Amino acid sequence: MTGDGAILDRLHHWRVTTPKGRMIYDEGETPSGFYRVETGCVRLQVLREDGRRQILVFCLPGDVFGVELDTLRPMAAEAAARSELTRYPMAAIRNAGMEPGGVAGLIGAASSMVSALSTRLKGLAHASAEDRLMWFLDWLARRQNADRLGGLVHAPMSRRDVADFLGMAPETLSRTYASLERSRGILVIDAQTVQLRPSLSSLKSGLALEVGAGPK
Amino acid sequence: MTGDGAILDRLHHWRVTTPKGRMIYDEGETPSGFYRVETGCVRLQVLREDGRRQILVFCLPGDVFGVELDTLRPMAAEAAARSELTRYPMAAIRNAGMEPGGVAGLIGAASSMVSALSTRLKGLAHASAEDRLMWFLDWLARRQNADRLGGLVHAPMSRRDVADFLGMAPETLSRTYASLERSRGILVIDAQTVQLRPSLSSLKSGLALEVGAGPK
DNA sequence: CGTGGGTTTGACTATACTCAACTACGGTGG
DNA sequence: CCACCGTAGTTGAGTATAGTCAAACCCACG
Repeated sequence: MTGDGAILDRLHHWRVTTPKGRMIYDEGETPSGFYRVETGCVRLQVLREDGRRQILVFCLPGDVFGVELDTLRPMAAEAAARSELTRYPMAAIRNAGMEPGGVAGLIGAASSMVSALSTRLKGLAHASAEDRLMWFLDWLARRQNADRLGGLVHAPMSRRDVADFLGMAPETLSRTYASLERSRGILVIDAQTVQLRPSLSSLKSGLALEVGAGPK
Repeated sequence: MTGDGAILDRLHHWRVTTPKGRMIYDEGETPSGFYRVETGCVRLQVLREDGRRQILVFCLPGDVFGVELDTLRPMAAEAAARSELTRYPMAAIRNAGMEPGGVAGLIGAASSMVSALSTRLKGLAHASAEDRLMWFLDWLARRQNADRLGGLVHAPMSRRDVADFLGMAPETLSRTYASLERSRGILVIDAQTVQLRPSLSSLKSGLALEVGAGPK
């Protein structure tokens, strides 16, 4: 999902800024452009028939989303926090094809979305609430180079968003944070911030092992 | 995920046949080609750390899979039944870019995989076992034009596969079939075959409504 | 200073998982 | 041709995890 800088710079593009909560495009629309996140956080989501929301992917700075051709938007995009984006008109794709490397770059962007969704599905299905949350925190920590920040991780999105991302009720998420605090020594600073173990590396390997051991 | 016939025919390609259970490529490999299903069924899956398997997508005749560039294989591909495939070397993608329409076709293939995965995540998370199974049967019925066959649906894959696809234990799947038989009048012929309600259209609208009503 | 969304806590419940035993089928070899 | 084995699927009993409903809380915002 992370963008290929080289090709994108040569395409026609411009900056947009969206406040928290603004919809960027809706599920089912005809795509007219794609985006790159510069600052903030965007959530890609679908609305379930029972009215609940499932967040499929969080896009952080550097991520490219919305590269879709010959399909209606399979999911909606909304700003999960105040964000700055770069917008590229979809027509740019057709021109990009003519340049050497252009195809690779854009198919690459589309493929890495596939990759992100696969990882997602892997983490979501058949895993305990605790495992899912650990997995999310680990993902966030890597993206923010939390090692350098002494293991301090700040989530740019609300807890409700995280709950909808992990496919659990907000109440469960809350309880799970509390449980992690006890069982793993993770410190919850506030609703959006946690302090991971002193050495994140121990968390990483710890994660792989513990998850490997499975529930109970 | 369904392929764009026009462009594919002009690419270099050949036929392969795989027996049931054969691995086509593995998670983490470097992609060297992509495929189109002609007959049979292919499952795209990941192996979870606890040893369990999560099937992300079933590919049926007409579906294109494995269009991935600049990423390692995010999921493995295995034949869920004896299948015939057409294989295209990945190098074909770079050449295709030069042709008008080539880019669009291939990004299209990648996008529709995104689309498929989105639908998947939507159906998987936060839904009762019964809803998930209904959703699966509905998907299968559409793909097979079950209306014309009097609502007879045959699953080309094993029940274990279906369970891993829907993210539930095989025992639960079995019980859920039994429960559908009672509550929805669906007739289970054998482990791989079901007879849907006389008029499938009633099933379709029924599905939307009942799922909309939600659990309890 | 009041209002309201987001978050937390508590009590109860239900859904689906686990373990375990049993059955049915298909292939294999004697 | 029949006995055997192994895989796939079913059924049963008990349990645990996460969902629901309800209420209190707290902070940001107007």
